[in-house]
Amino acid sequence: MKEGPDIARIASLVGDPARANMLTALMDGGALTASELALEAGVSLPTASSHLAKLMDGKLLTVASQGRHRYYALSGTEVANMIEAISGVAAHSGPRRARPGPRDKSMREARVCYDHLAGDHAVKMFDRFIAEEIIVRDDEEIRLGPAGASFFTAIGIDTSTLSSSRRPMCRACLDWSVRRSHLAGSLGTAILDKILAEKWARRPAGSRVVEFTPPGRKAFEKLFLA
Amino acid sequence: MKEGPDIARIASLVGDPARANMLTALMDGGALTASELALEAGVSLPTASSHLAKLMDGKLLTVASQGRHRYYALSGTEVANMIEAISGVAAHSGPRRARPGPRDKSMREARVCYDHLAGDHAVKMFDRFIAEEIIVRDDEEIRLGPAGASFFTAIGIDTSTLSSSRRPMCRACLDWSVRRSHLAGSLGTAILDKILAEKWARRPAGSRVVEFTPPGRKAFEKLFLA
DNA sequence: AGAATGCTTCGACTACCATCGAACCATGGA
DNA sequence: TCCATGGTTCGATGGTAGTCGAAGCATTCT
Repeated sequence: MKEGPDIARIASLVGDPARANMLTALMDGGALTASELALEAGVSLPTASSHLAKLMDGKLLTVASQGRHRYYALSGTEVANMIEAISGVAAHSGPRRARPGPRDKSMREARVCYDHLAGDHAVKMFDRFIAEEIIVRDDEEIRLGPAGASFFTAIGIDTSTLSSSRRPMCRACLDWSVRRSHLAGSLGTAILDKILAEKWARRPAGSRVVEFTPPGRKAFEKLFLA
Repeated sequence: MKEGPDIARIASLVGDPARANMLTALMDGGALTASELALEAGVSLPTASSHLAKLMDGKLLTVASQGRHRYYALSGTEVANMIEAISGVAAHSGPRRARPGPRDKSMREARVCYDHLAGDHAVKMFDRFIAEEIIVRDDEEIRLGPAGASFFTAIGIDTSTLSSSRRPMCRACLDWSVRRSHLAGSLGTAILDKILAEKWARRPAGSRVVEFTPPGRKAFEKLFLA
């Protein structure tokens, strides 16, 4: 009857379907209002409000009041990580989803994870970065490699401004579909931003899927998968 | 209202205190009987049985019947990983544990994670392995490095027998106390076994703590932290 | 065979918590 | 100042899941 951190408490927070839906809805790193989350979770506004209070109490969420709106967001990457970890075992345990529908397929190919790209494309990109020493891992720390700065400035991402932030520029994040690492951190965010800014892909509303256009995919592969 | 893997289902499995206790009790990688787990969780035998059935249903546990005993164990490292991830956010969210008691301190220093060593010592050891190229990481895959085989045979661990197993010899595992990687896989297990076989440390019953003796710590540091 | 141990199933009880409607606060605009 | 919109609080309701005692299987030991 030892006492580690109170794991049951927070697991039970994620254990309710409504709350789980809210959390996954926030996995794209965005911030949503209470009513949007209520819709997403399929419950009434009062219920949602009560759930949000509980999630706040457990420090899984942060809130930013703007006028009469209250924007809820995941409280950090740590929470996002946990959700992915849970998704991982759920995917293996689950009722063995008969055929992985088309939406599921696109999810595996490319999706948003908190604030960066995840899925098959992201993993391939990460592999290539490592191979070319654009980034290097050195224990769990991940840093820009010798070839890094020049590579990113060449494609219009200024790494010097990114590193100024308190947030780590590079982080590794585990995937639930592919069981490998991909790039998180502000650099990961910058790359996702570029992909969307160049309109290589678009994001269907209310989903984590990142949908590449055919020419967009070509451009992406040429630039990042060399 | 998209449908990823059914995360709420398995989160709620972990969300019950009794089940959470059982799972953490199994985090040392051992296999326990139903009665032992009942004791650990602080519930009666029938209740424990019902919980175990649920955990089995969710594929979080495996069972091995041996005579009239049924040994339950975590179904895999994936589950262990998830528990660690949850512990991570629980530690941050929690009721801010007044002073991290002595037991907590020893947990941070060295503990068992599923079947290998975790905590500060394990992370330091991992760092050193990487630095000396005893093992190398290459994307998420981790392998024995150029200096590896000779190093381990010198200290009496035969890597050739380990690699024969279907189970990967090297794996990286994330820590909830220190936020870094340490070594898992059959090699990690072999190292833990050696530490215990040499009596450098003992394991207080019913706890994940690994308690080094003073000379044991010296020997460990000399051998693994060079 | 008979007894003992380990575990599961059954049934009944209880407690908790998710849920919603309605009322209540707060902010912003007319 | 008054209305409209976004959110939260309150109270009542219902369902679900955890709990244990007693009885039921199974396996092993004598």
